[in-house]
Amino acid sequence: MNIFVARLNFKTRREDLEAAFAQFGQVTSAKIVKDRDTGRSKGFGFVEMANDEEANKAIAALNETELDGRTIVVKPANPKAPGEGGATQS
DNA sequence: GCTGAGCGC
Repeated sequence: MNIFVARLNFKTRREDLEAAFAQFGQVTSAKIVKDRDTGRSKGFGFVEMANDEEANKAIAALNETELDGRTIVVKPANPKAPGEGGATQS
């Protein structure tokens, strides 16, 4: 289950998201989206969880909650668009 | 050093 997390604090790290979602279930992967050129945080990220049911309740539990001092928005992520850099999704 | 909707190379 891929989860989209927005309005994060600019100093929030991947391990912060991973720890936040790990409280509700097993986090397969966590990632903060940073700018490709500057390398600064864009203020949003993605979290992947092993169990979908834990992911759903983690979304409901962490959505519109305070993380690192900022209210975050958590919701299901959209499928990554196929491109020259990404692997083709079956 | 900064900002604040939205979707990752």
